[in-house]
Amino acid sequence: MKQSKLFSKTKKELSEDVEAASHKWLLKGDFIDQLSSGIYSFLPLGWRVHQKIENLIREEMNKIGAQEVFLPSLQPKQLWEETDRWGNMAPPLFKLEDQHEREYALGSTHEEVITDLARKRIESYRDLPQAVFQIQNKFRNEVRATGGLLRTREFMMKDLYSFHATEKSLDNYYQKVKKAYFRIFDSCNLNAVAVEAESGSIGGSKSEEFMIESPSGEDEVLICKNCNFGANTEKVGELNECPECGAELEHKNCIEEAHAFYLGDKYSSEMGATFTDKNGEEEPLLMGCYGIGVGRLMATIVEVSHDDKGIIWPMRVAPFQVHLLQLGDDKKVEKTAKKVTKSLQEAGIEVLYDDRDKSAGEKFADADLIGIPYRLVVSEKSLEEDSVEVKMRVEDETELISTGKIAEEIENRIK
RNA sequence: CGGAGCGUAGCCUAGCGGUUUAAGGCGCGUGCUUUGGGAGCACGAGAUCGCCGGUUCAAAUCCGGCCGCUCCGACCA
Repeated sequence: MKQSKLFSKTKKELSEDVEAASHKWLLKGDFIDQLSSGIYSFLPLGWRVHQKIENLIREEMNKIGAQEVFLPSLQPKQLWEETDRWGNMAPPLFKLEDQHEREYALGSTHEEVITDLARKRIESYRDLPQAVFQIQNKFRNEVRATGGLLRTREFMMKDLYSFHATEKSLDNYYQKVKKAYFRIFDSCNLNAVAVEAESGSIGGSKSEEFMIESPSGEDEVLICKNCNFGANTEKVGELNECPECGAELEHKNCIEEAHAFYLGDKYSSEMGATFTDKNGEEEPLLMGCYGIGVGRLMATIVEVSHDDKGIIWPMRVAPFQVHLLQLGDDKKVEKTAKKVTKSLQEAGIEVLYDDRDKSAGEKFADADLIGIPYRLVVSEKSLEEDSVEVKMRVEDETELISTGKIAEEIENRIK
């Protein structure tokens, strides 16, 4: 991609109103644009990151046997009345009417829709277990949106729902999901702890929140210095030491990144989603549901991974893998920059090629801001050595790699 | 929804009753000079000062209403 043609344009100045680090950097780098309170457009750079995160999540969902679906945002009132949630959601539903004055909600979650699907096709214990997920827009009538992408009123969520014949099966799958979640956070270079939580308006018997340590987090969590134990401070009051390993506990601000619920038969009972068990008895389905906010995850990565110059994207979710800067408009430099870009692309590497007629300083500043993992520089200086200068966003040192070997070398390093 | 604050050019800000033409920076256009850490000079385009009403000889500036946005509180992925 030529940067001169990129729709996104970095900003030098930002409103003094912007406070959260992720909000600031995502706006400065022009990853996102605010349309209204809590409502954001994703621009090319931002959308590439968003899609990388989606694909990472999608991969992990596939690994645990979940099947991808896509459910409607427009959901009829009657469905929500079956579970008595039409007027009882917190935050409330966005509601609207069609031309026949029929009422709908814009889905803030999809338990009703998925349970309806399940009751239409799951009939026997032989059909179980099942797990389906989607990555789709959610609408939540939040009282107050905050911190850019950290809490919005429209956002993409990966929501997974599982159906089981037995508690054991549900528990077994729940643990699998939990492991998949930790793998997802690992791939984003985030440390997560699972803490027991209130089930809120989703309900069910038990739930856990997946918390990521970050100064701009709104939740206070007690985290063990030694093991992976975490607990919500409101939930447990004051603990003095870790109940798992006895080590010291620390208070940390965290962002709630994901939430998993043992729904049990809450929705299936209310909506008549049953199956016939081995003994020929009709039983309600046992359900679990598991959500990750994609935009919030993107913001969290930035909260945790940035410096005073900009974002530092982990390779897995970076908008491009290589940012190639061409310095000066010397013909030979330009020719080499194009050639190197092409050879990288042919090796399957995603390259943002800064071909703009801008000063070196501005290009360096933009590269730091956008935060692509590898920065390559082609200039008269580098050509004197018949080389390309290579620097990683996380490192300070640069090195020279021969122009002929650059594609192969970068390809190897990225793997 | 309670509390606080803010709306001036595409963006960031200054001005907060009276230099009459609303100021500066960024960005944008044209030309020249530059090119390893947000370059320089010159010229130029770009604003019904959020909207409506009121006070006044005079309103971006004071008052009221509305709209929008931000932050703190409660809630969430």
